Amino acid sequence: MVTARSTTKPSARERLLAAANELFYAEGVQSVGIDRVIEHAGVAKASLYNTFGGKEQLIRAYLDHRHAGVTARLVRAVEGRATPREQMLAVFESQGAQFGKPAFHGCAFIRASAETSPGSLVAEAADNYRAWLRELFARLADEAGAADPEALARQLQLLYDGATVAAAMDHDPSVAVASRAAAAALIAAATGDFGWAPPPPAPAAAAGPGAPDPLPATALG
Amino acid sequence: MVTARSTTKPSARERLLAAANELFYAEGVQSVGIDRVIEHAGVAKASLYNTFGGKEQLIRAYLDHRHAGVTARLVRAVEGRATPREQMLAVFESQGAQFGKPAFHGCAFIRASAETSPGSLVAEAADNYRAWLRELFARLADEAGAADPEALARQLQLLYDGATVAAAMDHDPSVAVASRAAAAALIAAATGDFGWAPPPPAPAAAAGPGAPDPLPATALG
DNA sequence: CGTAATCTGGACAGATCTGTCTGAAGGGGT
DNA sequence: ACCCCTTCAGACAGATCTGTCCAGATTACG
Repeated sequence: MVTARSTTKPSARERLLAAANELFYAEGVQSVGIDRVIEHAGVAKASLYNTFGGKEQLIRAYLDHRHAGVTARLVRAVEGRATPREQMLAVFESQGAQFGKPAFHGCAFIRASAETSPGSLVAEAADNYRAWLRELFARLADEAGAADPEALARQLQLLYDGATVAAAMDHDPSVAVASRAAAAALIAAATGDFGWAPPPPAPAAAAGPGAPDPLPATALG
Repeated sequence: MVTARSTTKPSARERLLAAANELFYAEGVQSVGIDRVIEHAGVAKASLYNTFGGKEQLIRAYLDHRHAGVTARLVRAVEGRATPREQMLAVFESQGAQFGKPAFHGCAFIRASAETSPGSLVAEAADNYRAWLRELFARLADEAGAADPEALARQLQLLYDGATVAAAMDHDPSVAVASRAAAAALIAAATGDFGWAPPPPAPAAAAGPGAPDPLPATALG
């Protein structure tokens, strides 16, 4: 009822969402006008207002669509790893793989939030996205045996946010290696799987026979 | 010839810069129109165009003004500490102290860049700012004896960027404690220096009447 | 085939924004 | 007093944007 058959021409709603995804993400939700969206989608203006109700709702639908896409990609990346620690790193690797793509323009939620006033539908969508990612990090941090899973989750989200911002603003995909290395160091510090003890000047060798595998913090490049 | 005495009435240029700083930072450089800026500054529209040439140049001047302010604040914070490690942490503490202020709305350069197309004067100002901060981190990392100062500097900048984004989007000043702790862990991992005392004074009092944690009604818990 | 829903193309209104221009007021230096 | 420069107040043009509306074309489906 809400979607058309895949064999026929995509419905006006789907074409509008696809056009909004391209234009809003590439140029910003405020800079792109309604006329350009409907022209790029090949639909009439009335279809947009009949389907979504207005520009703000279209932006919200665009962000929700992106939320679903990122969620699916990260879930897929996490499912491919065995241990919670590797799953956390897989999140950063999946993120880092986006940096090199030509269509990468940073985090859609950060960008859209910077363009709109707080309390809008945009902020709501951004809150949903951020809460989902934080809960993913918190669950993995808990499974990894972190002393304070919430604290580690928050630290990892700081890194995640900073990585998108830096990669977009500096046009530098190599941010991925820095963020992954930093994530590995933070995970190590929070789970104590290699030498992290405040007072003693213990050297690096803390990985005993029963300890989890020590990993090179400089993998991925 | 370009500035007036501080005892007399501020010049049109200064009043315009002050108004731009308030309005652009609080509501975004695109959302705020020229008319609101000149009304808030109490100057004529012709004065704006005679002084700056156009809106884009005013935005650029606003960002340069902010760049100078942040630079001065961070330099002051760094000068108050003795060791390079403490100086790096002082950067995060100075940043974290901003999170609780009611006028805090995230990083002006990130916000402005999200609102404008790349290659503009805004991107230029943002590049200058980011390069300055990165060199500060790199210098301190080198003095701290990091094995790879550039790598540590980049990691710290990721944290710095992520902290502003998270503090602004989540309306949560307690991000400051997470970013400082993460910075300390990254510094320790990169320098092998785990020098620690009891937890130093908290950078920001998280007590804010209007900043509760948002409780997002997210699916997929 | 016929009906009902959907989509289309475009005109239109109302608002807003940037930038220009005019004409006058004010203030400091010589 | 005179001159020069800055500033003020606001009208105005030109463009753009959101949202509404309408009559005709198209499509789905019984």
